[in-house]
Amino acid sequence: MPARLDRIDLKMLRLLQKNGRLSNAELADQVGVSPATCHRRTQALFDDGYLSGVRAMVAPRKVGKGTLVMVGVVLDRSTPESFASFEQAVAKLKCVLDCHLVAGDFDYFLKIRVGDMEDFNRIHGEALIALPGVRQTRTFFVMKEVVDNAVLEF
Amino acid sequence: MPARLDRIDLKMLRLLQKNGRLSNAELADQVGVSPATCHRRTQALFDDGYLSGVRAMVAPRKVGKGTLVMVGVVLDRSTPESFASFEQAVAKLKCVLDCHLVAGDFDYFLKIRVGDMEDFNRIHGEALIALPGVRQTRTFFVMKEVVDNAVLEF
DNA sequence: GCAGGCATGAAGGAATCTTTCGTTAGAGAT
DNA sequence: ATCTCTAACGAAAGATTCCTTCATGCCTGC
Repeated sequence: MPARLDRIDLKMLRLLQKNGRLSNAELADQVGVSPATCHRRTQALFDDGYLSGVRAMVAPRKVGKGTLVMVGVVLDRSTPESFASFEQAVAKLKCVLDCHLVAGDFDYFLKIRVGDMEDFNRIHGEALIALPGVRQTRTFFVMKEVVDNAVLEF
Repeated sequence: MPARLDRIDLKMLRLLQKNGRLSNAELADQVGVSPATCHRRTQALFDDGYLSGVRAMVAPRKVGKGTLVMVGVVLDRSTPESFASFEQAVAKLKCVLDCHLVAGDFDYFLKIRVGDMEDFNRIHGEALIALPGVRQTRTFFVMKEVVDNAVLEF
């Protein structure tokens, strides 16, 4: 396992991040190595965990998930058990894209995708406030997605 | 352009979202159509905007971006010009993964990836508070990423 | 100086992609 | 009901790509 990434590895990561459908031959050409070497390096990047997978990006609005909502959550108690049961339950909600334990006025921040406000209202009432240990939630409706899930720069 | 997606299209979208490296032959087999039809449908899904692209997922910690921060931003004035200039400027920051205009106590929510807290502190002082029209920011350091960038369910 | 280990590029069989072609199924009009 | 037209389908085949094997070269350490 390579202790460090050289210039070619970094270039490969950046290119594959921008276009995961890049063929091995094209990638090899763009980074300046032979297809065989490129293939071996790509496989190594996967095996060593630098690349965790490849995903097709589905347009949310095209599949009825055009509404984005950020939700801040405060729990009743700040015990490890309380955190654990909340995290276990929230991970099962299909609409939750992000769930992060944060330091500050909230315990957790959620990023949620739903069809519309009515859809969210239903989910909020049925699922979110029903999550274990939730004291209060604060909802921030997203009115405009300026940048969403940008490519990681490194 | 297909007004609606049938069962095969939906299955293709879900499979490609989970594994963007799926070969056309495998995908065709899993959804139960011929490779030729599968190829045509996949191309149509791209052409019609259902699939916006394919991305390799780079492990943030492996490339020195292991620290995640959520930042709430409040602007000085709530004028269209103020919003526009802020959005234009924030889109140029490489570390910003998400930037959403929200309704609530904040004007914008940012999701930012950096190397560590020191790195964030520098960026906060040099770039964030220097963005046009920023009155105040509230930083929420992420202590644990329970769910990050989950696959969209539909 | 020499052996060992590792990465590389060339080569080729196997698999895949992507187009073409003929057929079929369904909708709409006569 | 029948005809026509359109759209989508599967089979087939050439072109491309993948992925492995092999021999060479380079660097390191003894």
